[in-house]
Amino acid sequence: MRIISWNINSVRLRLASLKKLIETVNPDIICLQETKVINELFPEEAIKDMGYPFLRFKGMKGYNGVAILSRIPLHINDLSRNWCEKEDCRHLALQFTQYNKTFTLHNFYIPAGGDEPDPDINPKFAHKLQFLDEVTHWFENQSDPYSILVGDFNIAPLEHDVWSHKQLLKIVSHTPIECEKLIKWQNTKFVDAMRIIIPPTEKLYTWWSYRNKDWQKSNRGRRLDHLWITPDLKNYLKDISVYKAARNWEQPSDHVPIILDLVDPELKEHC
DNA sequence: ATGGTGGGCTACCCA
Repeated sequence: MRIISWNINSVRLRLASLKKLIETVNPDIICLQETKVINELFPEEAIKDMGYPFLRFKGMKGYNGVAILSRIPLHINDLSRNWCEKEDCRHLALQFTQYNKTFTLHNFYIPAGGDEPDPDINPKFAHKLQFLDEVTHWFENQSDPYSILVGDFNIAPLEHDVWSHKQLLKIVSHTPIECEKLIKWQNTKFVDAMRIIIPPTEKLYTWWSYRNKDWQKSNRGRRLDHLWITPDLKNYLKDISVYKAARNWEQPSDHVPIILDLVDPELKEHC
């Protein structure tokens, strides 16, 4: 089973890129963030035609928005909710059956938090911190053993998740307070699947700013996108990859897709 | 120290 997470930065503008991604990477489930479209205008039929008949989306005008596109049938329950008393379309959660197990999948778009890393003067940063506190508290009371949590978290928590740990310590996305809160959330029940496959000593980015003239040459990236799994899924983890090629496509998103490959451990042993 | 780009669509928006 292959699951992708991608901040697509407008699903309508990048439908052709989505199609290309599907053709080259062939995922079973795609989690999108920043779809930037209201539900009435979501390109549902076009995506069904790409081979994803089971889909769920939650969008608002111009900002945010999340979607899950699937080849695997989805259970009818909807576990997603609003956070910080805002209906701002940052979370989708659902279940499906695979390997005779019930899987729970969460897709998050965490608030970016603005530029000033002080919650007393920057309400966007205060919102980001409150969002992290709320989700942490909520996940403390969850117990689904086969859970996957993906998305654009807008936080690069480890030293080698950014191009310069020292230069980014006061830059929102890598400040100690948000990194600590992200790790605390993760520790409620998840492990960082990307860092199981790619060791924390290695630089790893999923986002490169539009503002760099040559993103590859300067390579000032950050790992803002994440794939977490519950410990019971560690035996299912086959591979992780970051699809950097998409950053060079025409009209690229500033984020690239990240890929999670899981396999039934019982079948794994026979390989 | 500053500004750089891009998506939304006309907002001293958002990232």
